[in-house]
Amino acid sequence: MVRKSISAEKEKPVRDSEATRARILKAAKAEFAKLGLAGARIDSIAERAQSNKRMIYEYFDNKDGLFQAVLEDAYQNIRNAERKLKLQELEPLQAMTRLVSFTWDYYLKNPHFLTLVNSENLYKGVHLKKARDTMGEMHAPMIQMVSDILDRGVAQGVFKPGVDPIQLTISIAAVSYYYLNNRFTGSVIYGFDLASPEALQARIDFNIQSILAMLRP
Amino acid sequence: MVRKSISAEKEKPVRDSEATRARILKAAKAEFAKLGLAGARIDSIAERAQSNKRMIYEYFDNKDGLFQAVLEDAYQNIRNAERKLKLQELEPLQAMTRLVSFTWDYYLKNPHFLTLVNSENLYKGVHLKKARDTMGEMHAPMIQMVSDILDRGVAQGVFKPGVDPIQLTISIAAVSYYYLNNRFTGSVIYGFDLASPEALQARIDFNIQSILAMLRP
Amino acid sequence: MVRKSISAEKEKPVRDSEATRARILKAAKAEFAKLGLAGARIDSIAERAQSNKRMIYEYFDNKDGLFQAVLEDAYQNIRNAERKLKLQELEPLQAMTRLVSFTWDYYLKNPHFLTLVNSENLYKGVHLKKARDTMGEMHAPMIQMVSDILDRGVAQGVFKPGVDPIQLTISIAAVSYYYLNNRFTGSVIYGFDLASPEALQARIDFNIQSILAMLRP
Amino acid sequence: MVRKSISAEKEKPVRDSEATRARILKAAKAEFAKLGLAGARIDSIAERAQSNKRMIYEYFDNKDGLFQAVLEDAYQNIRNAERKLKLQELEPLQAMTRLVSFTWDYYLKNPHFLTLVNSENLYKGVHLKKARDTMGEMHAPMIQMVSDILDRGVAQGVFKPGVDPIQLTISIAAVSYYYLNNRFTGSVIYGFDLASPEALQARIDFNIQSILAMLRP
DNA sequence: CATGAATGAGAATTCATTCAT
DNA sequence: TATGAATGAATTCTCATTCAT
Repeated sequence: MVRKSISAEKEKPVRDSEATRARILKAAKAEFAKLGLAGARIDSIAERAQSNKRMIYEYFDNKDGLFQAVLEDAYQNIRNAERKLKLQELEPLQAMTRLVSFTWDYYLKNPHFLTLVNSENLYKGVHLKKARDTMGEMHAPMIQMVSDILDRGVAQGVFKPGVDPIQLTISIAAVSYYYLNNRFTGSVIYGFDLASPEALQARIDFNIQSILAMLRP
Repeated sequence: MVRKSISAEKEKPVRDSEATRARILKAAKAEFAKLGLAGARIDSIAERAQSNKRMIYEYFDNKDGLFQAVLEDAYQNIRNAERKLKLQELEPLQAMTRLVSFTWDYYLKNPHFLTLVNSENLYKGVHLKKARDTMGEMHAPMIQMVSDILDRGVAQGVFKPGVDPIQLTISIAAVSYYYLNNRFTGSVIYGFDLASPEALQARIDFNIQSILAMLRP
Repeated sequence: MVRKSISAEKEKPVRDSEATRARILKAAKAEFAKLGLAGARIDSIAERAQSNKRMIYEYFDNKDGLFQAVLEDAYQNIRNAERKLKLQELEPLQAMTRLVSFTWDYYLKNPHFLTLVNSENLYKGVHLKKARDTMGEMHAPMIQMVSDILDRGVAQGVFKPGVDPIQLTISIAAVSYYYLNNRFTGSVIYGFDLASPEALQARIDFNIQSILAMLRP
Repeated sequence: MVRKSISAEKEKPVRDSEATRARILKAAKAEFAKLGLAGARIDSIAERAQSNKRMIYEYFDNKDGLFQAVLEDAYQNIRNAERKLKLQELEPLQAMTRLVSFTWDYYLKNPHFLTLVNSENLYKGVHLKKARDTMGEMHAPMIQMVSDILDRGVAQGVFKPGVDPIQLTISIAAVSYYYLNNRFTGSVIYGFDLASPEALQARIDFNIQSILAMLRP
């Protein structure tokens, strides 16, 4: 593999279209996550990316195209992370616990994902619909994983039968997503800091208990 | 009751500051809900309100002030609706079911509430924090209601003890909010229309079962 | 009639939408005439008009809308001028001479008209087509005027019969338009200054002789 | 004749500076003719030429240099075509008819010439003035040709004496140029399609008659 | 000779906000 | 109170031109 630059790693490489594109994408993800699609500024993204506006239009056509690329990338990242979970190697109860924890941790460490998804839903999913055509399947793997765990758990008698894997998957996401996404309004409404370490620990514990309770035979 | 206008030709009253303010607020709610804070346009709001920009600045100072007012109004509305539930008059199981149903129905019929809350969280809750000072308590009533139901349920042996009413309240909101808010990306990812009547019915049924399962002794 | 401003005539009036629109239109006509549609600058037009860009978009929507308005105005001006000619009151030979002279003089004193028409033809007439719907008839009066003169001249035996009034009208415009419009390249190609007073006089004389020669019985 | 490329796969030769220059010039002529100098895009020209922007700057320095080269080429082409007419071998009346027809046909088949000339006049002939120094004489041949025809016609008694050959040459161009160049606005104004085969035929007939009428003794 | 990457100035258009009536 | 006019700062997007390979 060829080294692009002799000097320090973080330095801006020159004349490297792949690297430039990647820097723009990263910068855009941060900007869109922070300010939404309408609030994000092309100028600001170019600056964050240590590039310039013209390159953004070269690689992504326009603001919507850039947002779509960011969204695609975000979904691919979470799917890749999910794939690495290897839940089929765990016992059903452990696997389910692992999945709830993973979801929580992912949202906690990648808060941009939440706001990007919100933005996209504000726009009624138009960008993701376009991306779907170029991305192929998005839904199958996760649902299949959950379905398998449920089946094994039912067979072992540790889960009750008849639970819909899609509904369960949605709820697993819901209990983490809602809490973390709305932590600011939540802190005002409920009167305590939802983002404190203690509060976070309490929530993940509660979520695991909740999901397992839903499955208790 | 005082007639606002002698000529009944137009709904829009002339020189009625209260009515003008109300029309602006309603228009702004629709605009902010549809496009977010950054995406909303003052011009568009003035037009929707059959008023003009100057009035918006007269009554709300600036765009952020208007957003804050909209948010305040939205929270007051949901609180008012909650207050009318009279859950204390129902048996614990029925009360809890009623609460889950109410939450679902409210979000379903007032989708603007979801996007407004999202927008506000994108901005880290700054507007709501300011509003809190002028609005007084926001959190207590709902939590108290849930806490009472839990206590009665535990006393009757129908709910397990030790469930945190705040965590439960959050989860009740979460399972409805997440599904409805993300119905567009969800439809792409899960491969079916999350907003179809059948899908909606299936989801509310699942949510009621889930919450009750969390409380089963 | 109300005076818009007490002070000097050329001063920029305040808060007078008609006047602002008119100033913009005038400025745009000069800019488009000098640089064409693509070469014209909105910034420059706003400055010339002593207004600002926003007003241009308020009154004319966009650059094309502004160009269309300018074109409409230019055609209306020349039509108005034509209408004042009262050729029907002159003898056929005099009327025809008058018409050729008028055309020449109008082009000479309103060179912007030539370049605007050129620009519009570069764009295949799209703006004028749109304007036609809002402007109504454009062609009839001039042709009718020429046709009447021809008829009277034929009746009097001073013009030969069978001359097509439309073709003649076009040629009357052509011999002046081409010379004046292409006076810059012409000066290079033919090796003398086509815009000198003597050259101009020679050309209008030639044109009158030419048109009359076409009609000689 | 030397083979430019061994592999006949693509028309575009590799590493052939003459051919590249020619392709750029051709592409630029089309682009400038369609959009004018200000409206033309360097990017678009490079693409049309199957070359790249760098080459344009290599061969023509900048946009104006390219425009100048295009203009030079266009004038050289029409001069070459004129030279092939051999009007001196024809009788005066036939020679004159031939010249009017040629002018019409050339404009009809090379409409880019009209728009290029217009563009250049919009810019007051600056490019052509520069080109003149490098091109030498441009005007003489055509005028001389017309002058000769006139002289012979006068001698034979078929043309009236005293007609200025330059004015006549200009009018011969004018009656064709104006009609064809302004066919789009003309179609709107006169209410019929000036570019239909019948209309074109009617016009060239009229033009021949007109020019001959001007010369009738 | 050839090419893709990069850039900075600029161009059209938009927007929140203020002013004058 | 109400309204249309006006403004200047952004904002998205474009373009001619240059650089590095």
